[in-house]
Amino acid sequence: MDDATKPRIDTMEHLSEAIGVARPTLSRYFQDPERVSRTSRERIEKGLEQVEYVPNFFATRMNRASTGMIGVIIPYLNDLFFTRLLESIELAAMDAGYSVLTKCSHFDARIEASAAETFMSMSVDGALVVPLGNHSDVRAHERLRSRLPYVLVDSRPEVMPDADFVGTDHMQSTGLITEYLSRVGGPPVFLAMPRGNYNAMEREQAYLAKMAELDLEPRIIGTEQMNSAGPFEPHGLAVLDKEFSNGRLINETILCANDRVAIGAMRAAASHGLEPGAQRMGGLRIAGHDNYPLCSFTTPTLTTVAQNVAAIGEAAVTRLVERIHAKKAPSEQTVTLFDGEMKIRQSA
Amino acid sequence: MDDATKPRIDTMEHLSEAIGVARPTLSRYFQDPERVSRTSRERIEKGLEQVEYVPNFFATRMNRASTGMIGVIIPYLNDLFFTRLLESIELAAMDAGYSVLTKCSHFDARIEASAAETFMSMSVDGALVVPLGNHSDVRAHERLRSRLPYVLVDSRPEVMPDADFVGTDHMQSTGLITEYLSRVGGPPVFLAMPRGNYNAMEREQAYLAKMAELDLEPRIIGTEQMNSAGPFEPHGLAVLDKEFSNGRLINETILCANDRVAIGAMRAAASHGLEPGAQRMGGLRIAGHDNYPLCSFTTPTLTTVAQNVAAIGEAAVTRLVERIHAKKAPSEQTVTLFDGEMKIRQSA
DNA sequence: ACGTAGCTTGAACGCGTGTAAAAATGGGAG
DNA sequence: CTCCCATTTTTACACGCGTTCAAGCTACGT
Repeated sequence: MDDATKPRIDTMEHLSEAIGVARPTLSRYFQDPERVSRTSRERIEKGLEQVEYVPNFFATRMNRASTGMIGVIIPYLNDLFFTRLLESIELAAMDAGYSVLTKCSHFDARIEASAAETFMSMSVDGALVVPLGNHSDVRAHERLRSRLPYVLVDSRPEVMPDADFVGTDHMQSTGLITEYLSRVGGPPVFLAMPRGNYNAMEREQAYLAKMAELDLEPRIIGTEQMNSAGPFEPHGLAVLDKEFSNGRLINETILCANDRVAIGAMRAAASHGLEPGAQRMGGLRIAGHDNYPLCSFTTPTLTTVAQNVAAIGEAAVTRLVERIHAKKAPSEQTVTLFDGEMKIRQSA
Repeated sequence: MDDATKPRIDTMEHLSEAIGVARPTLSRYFQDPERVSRTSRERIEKGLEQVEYVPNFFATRMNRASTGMIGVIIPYLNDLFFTRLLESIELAAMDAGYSVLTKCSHFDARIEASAAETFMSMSVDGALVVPLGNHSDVRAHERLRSRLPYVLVDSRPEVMPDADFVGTDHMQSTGLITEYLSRVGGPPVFLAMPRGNYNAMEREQAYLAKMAELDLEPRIIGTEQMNSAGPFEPHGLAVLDKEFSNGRLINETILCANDRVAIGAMRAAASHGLEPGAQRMGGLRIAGHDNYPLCSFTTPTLTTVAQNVAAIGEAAVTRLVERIHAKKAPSEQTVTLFDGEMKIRQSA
């Protein structure tokens, strides 16, 4: 390789000697090539091809007002909902000229707190936070929030009611599918999910509210086995396997708290020889929430409500950038909720 | 909150004045509390509770030998295989005392190259790279590799034959399932996947090799529609839907290049009223590769070969850390391959 | 030839912390 | 009370680059 033989230069000082351009000029060039004259620019670019040089990230950020980075904290990565959210956040951030730093809390409040610490220590320009469930270290969040622009995403702790938030309107989305299920078949039973975050509770309450509105008798199952914050699919499978084994719920409509629970539920159904949605109206029916990317590939395909993930990520970044720019005047709280959209498929 | 009223201190200098301890002592304390006497430590800790102070990350890394960070580059995030890999990498790195920085290339070689640039600029102690497919910017990779400890993971470009690598032995894993399928039922047809990375080719070749060894006629399908590097599931669905619609492959054994393709394939089967694996031997059978987390929840459950993701992530970190510690003496190349393990389920 | 605008240059300081070396401090053993 | 060792303090420099400022250069128009 030609590159391997290029002399390596470690500082702008040496680079300036090597290509005969003053250091301040180089500094301006690296911040924005347009800030130097065309002749200088060409000279620098020609010079850079001859040597191996990369500006020192730490030194450059040290003395700058903005680091151009935003931090994102999410509970875990093993969920396609979060990965899609991250993707839309990252793309929106790139468009806005920011790079993103992602930290997972791995279900551990201490890791979450240390991620917040890291972000403060790196003076990121702002933070997007998907908080853990009840176990979150509220103090750490408050510190982060008091120090820099901060927007909550997806999951909203009731202990931070005055922070900016962007997410789905679960009252609407869960209400929508509850109503659909009630209208087209029997009144749905709600299969709760482990309390990984605050959405679990919100959806449960949205279900209760809608059932009350429709004057139907609500039934919630799966709340006993929820101690473990384990994966969702085994939870759905375990709960329904037990029910089906005892001959219960075999002809009911089951609304799962999310699609991953529903995928477990469908496995339980299949293993008992049941076919959700096989009878047009009536019989066993299963529905979920989120529009998990695999919903349209399951057997049967899964009826669900879609969260507008792309819009959520984009709005979160937009809001955060607003806050970053308006840092002086602490603006009013903004809560942005997106509607869910029915995705009617085979299972219900 | 009490925290909000704490006076905020921005530099160690001021902190040292505030709690009456010399700055170098504070510096040592923050690097390792054990490096100062017990009396100083208690004094500092008591002081820190009274004020709000976070050391400046950039300043601390400026003239330190090690930054304590390792960089990870992966093609994209919307795949549970990568998220599991990332998780095991992150946990192993934490154990080894490193923090990880993840960058996604989003299928774009320029983003991948700029991620490499960022890592060099941040002087990460080492880099773990899952390269993009043929489109990767080899020069960028070579630059990164010549600058710092570098280990390839999961996908191995033939253009970098002398770099460290950790991944699955596809010859073994794909051979294993090919043999199983041939033994228990008819000789498998191979459903190729979009060439997102080099594993696509490796598995295809492993299939061909094993079929030759077994003296069976190989058949590969799905190679025409592979122009788009789109998601795997729609690819599997489209290819098989077309075949089934024409009455072909209805009684064949189909080995999919990975589980996501297989999930698409199973959808195609279901939509044509076919039940993979329903007849014990013979009839339509579908198998995959990877042991994607959802394999045991599909209908029917999916027979596959498991990649030892946890071991791969751990070994990659271990190897990288070795290289970091032995930086002076550029050690020999190490290639670590893990075996796949059969997961026999319902579909084949 | 002269003045002016637009860049670049050189020099110097600052960012917040690591680190080294010398001087000072404190506590315990004799 | 003195001496010694372990820490801490003081002091100073280093890290690589952002930024400012006055001085120098170039090209242009007249």
